[in-house]
Formats: sequence, structure tokens, C-alpha cells
Amino acid sequence: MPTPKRLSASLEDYLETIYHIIAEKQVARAKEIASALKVSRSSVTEAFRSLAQKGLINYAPYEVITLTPAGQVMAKDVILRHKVLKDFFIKVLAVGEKVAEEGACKIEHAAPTEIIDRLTQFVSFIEQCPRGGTDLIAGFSKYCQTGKTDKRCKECITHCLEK
Amino acid sequence: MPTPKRLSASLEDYLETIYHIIAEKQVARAKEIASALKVSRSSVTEAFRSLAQKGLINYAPYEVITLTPAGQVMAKDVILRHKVLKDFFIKVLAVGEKVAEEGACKIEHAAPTEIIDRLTQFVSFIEQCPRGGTDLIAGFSKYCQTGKTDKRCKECITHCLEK
DNA sequence: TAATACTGTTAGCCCAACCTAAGAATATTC
DNA sequence: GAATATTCTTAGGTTGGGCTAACAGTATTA
Repeated sequence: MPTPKRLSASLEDYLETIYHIIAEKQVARAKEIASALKVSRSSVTEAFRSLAQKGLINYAPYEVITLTPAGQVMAKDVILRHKVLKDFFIKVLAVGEKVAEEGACKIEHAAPTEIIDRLTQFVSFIEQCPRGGTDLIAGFSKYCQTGKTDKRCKECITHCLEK
Repeated sequence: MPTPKRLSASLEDYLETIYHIIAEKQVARAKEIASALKVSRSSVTEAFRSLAQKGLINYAPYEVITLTPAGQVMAKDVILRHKVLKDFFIKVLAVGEKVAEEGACKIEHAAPTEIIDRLTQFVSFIEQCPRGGTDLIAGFSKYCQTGKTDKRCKECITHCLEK
């Protein structure tokens, strides 16, 4: 049972940010979290209290904060959801990096686990299946522009058989 | 420019519900909205005030409420987002009706317009393209269970060419 | 039409998440 | 090591969304 009950979107964002900052700079400071999330330092303090009280971070006033094991699990879960969504947006829907990132940031908090799981499978399926793969995605991009598939698709299939 | 700035998730839910109830029963009562959204009647009153103040519903105490033209546009937009997501979940990811519905309910408020648009195109693409279609989805379902594609996919391609 | 039942509104409260301003702790530098 | 700068916390306020309980309209029906 990897994923118990979810936090609020806001707390998930804090956790995610804390994880990333620790990964990058060893230690997370309130100041940096505040600027990453574009909130005030006092909001960060409050979030710390809340996360500490939920057993997700180790926190004492004026001290360096760290993630508890539970906090790490939780943070990784959020980050995974983010990654799966972003991957799907970029690899399958072929949207731009920026929109993919923004979309993932928002949807990660709302998407049920079942859907994230399916999406994971779908992306790897589409990449592996000879009928999926780059061509399918390229075909999709064309389709987005022209609204049509017909001609291209015949080419696609013969092209597929050559593999 | 169909979609201006978004409402809060909560207000979008109210608008969506109001639209559906009016469509079904001609007129929306606070009581019914309350039970549909599982909130108290007083919360509905507050939401009415808020929506009215934003020019999305016509509201006067103790009177029947209706959607303004702007409210209709907004409601339809939310409902479209919901539908697109649910369709994708069911038709492409092949998740169950219930999870699809719940997922759509949550994600509809968070998903950027660009992603909704792409998803719309993707679903119709996958349904139209001979390399996509039912077989691809069926292949995906199998893949979900077995984790493999290989053998099945070869069959798929020849099957495709017969069309 | 008067009594009752139902529905909607108001008042007053809670909580999460944000804010600013001011004060406390820690770090830095002279 | 004292003064200054930086960072963190506290205090107190706001907003949005929810609640219950009490009250006010509207409807029903005897």
C-alpha cells in the first residue's frame, strides 16, 4: 500500500519542493522554499508546523528541516505523479514543455492513483508497441495540424511492417 | 476567446450542477444543489451570492435562479472539460466508469485548456486512425494485464492491413 | 384562512492558507 | 565580542469555503 490518504494541494507542493531542494543542496531553508513557491516566509513556517505535526518532516524552530521516512514516501509519490503526467503530456499529447510542466503541477494533486497508474502503463505501451511508438505520435501531431489521418496512416502501416 | 479566467473549483462545481439540474428539471432549487454537492443549504446560498456577484447567475433571495449568458458559457466549458477527461479515461485508458467520473470531477478544475484541447484531438485521433482504434485500445488492456505486447501486436498489424 | 411543513437566509463560528509587520534567533563581519 | 545583517517566527488580519442553529419566507392542506 504505497499511497495512503492525500495531503492538500498546498502541502503536497511544500513537500515536493522540500524534497527537490534537499536533493539539490543537501539542506532546505525556509527562504528558498518561500521563493520557489512564491509565498512569504511566514507561510512556510506554518506549513512546516503542519507537516511536522503530520509526521512528514522533522522540524524544530530555527533548525534545519529534514524529511521523515513517511515524508519521503509521500514526496516521492507526488513527484512520481508529476513526472507521469508531464511525460504523458510531452510524449503523447506533444504539448510544449512549459504547458506540460504547468499542467502537471496542477493536475498532480487531483489525479486519482488509478488514473496515474493507467497513464504510466499507457505511455510505456505506446512507446513499446510497434503500432504505437514515434510514428503514432508523429501521426498525431500531423492530425492536430491538419485534422486528417488517411493518407499518412497507410504509409504508417507499411512502414510498421518493415520493422 | 471562449474561456476567460477560471473560477475556483468549488464555484465551478456549483455552476456545473446548476446547469445540469436546470437542463433536467427546468429550474434549480438550493435544496437539490445542496444534496448533489453534499453541502449544506446555507453554503449554497453563499455560493449563489458569489456567482451572482460575478454575473454568472441571476439571483434574488427566495427566487428561482437562472444562468446568465456568461454563466452558461462558463458552465458549458466546465462540462466540456469534464466530458473530455472522462471520455479519455474510459475510451483510451479503459478505466472503470466510476473512477473515470471521479477523476474527471477533480481534474476538470485543474487541467489547462491547452491540455484539454489536445486530449480532445487525441481521443478522436485514436478512434479514427486505423493504427489506433479499438484494436489499439484492446491491445492496451491486454498490456495492462500481462505487461507485454509482442505477439499480439504482430497480429494487430496484419489485421490492420485487411481493412 | 390559519396551522403546519418545507425551503431559503442569516448569524455566528471553524479551518486552511495566505499576508504584513514586528520581534527573536542566528550568522557575519569589523 | 559587539554591531549589523540575515533568516525565522510570532502576532494578528484577510479570504474562501464550509458548518449549525435559529429565523423568515413560501407552500400546502386541513
